[in-house]
Amino acid sequence: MFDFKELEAFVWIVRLGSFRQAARHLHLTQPSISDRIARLEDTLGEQILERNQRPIKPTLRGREFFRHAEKMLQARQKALLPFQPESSFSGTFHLGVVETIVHSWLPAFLTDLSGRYPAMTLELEVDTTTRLLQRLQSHELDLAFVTGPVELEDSLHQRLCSYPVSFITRPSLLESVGSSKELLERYPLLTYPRDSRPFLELQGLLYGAGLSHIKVHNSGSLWTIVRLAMAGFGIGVIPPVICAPELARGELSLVDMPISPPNLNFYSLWSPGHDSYIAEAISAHAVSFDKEKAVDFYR
DNA sequence: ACACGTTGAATTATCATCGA
DNA sequence: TCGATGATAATTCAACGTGT
Repeated sequence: MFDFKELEAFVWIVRLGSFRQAARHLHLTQPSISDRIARLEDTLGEQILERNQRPIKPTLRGREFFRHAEKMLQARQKALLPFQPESSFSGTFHLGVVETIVHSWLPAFLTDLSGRYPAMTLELEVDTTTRLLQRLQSHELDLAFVTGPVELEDSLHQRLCSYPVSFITRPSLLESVGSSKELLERYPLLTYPRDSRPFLELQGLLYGAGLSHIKVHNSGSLWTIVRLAMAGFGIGVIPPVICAPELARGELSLVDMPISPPNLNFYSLWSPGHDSYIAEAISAHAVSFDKEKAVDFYR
């Protein structure tokens, strides 16, 4: 009879499309994965994986078996859960986060998290929503905090928080011109990358207000935008929450403009599966975590 | 308690195959 | 030809059972 290790190898080969990737994911070597599959196929009496194509796909009956294998692994996880206290989780957790969250409540949240999971090792990845979603889909991330709304096949999500986006500039820049309209005409806008939702929304607003000639610079680094705005290079179009200390100290100030970008909504996203219980638990913690207090704490 | 043999699951090294 | 892939053989190692 097959065992759970063989099922796990099979499920990950089907998900990742390769023996080697499954081995990497399970922290094993490729021959050990081959061996597990050989034993499983020996028990079943037939091949359940098509080796002659890339990515590797299950056979017709392999597909049927995959559904059962996932259910069996889920059932095992469910059965073991009452005997595994949350704090005992000792693996590496891959968390993807967009920069806005890094500069707002993430430090406080991670402090809280390391108290809940003292044995857990965190692998943090900071990137754009687009790239984090790709990494989540290829199972390189366990959980991602991204900008929404989110549409990703075979994934679950929970709403985390919402932040307004404002125009932010060096105070002396505003004093040097007569009005915010003039400021807009004379200085470029600095905002999120070109493939991001906030940029596309801003572009739409500018177009709608007859301001499509305004120069917009993009940066994948929000902190770069803050530094450039502080230097007087241009006007940042970012959530004020990420530069609250600079605003409080008067190094930056908010400017009223004829257009107002919509709020940015953030979501927690993961792929459901037999081993996603920690991702679900961490997502739930993130949802209930007092983010407002966390932001204040780091001010 | 210790030595020894067995077993299972992992590793490394290597090979054959395939596609760019 | 070369790099990536899966399969295979040889080897290692830890866990376990058994006999003294």
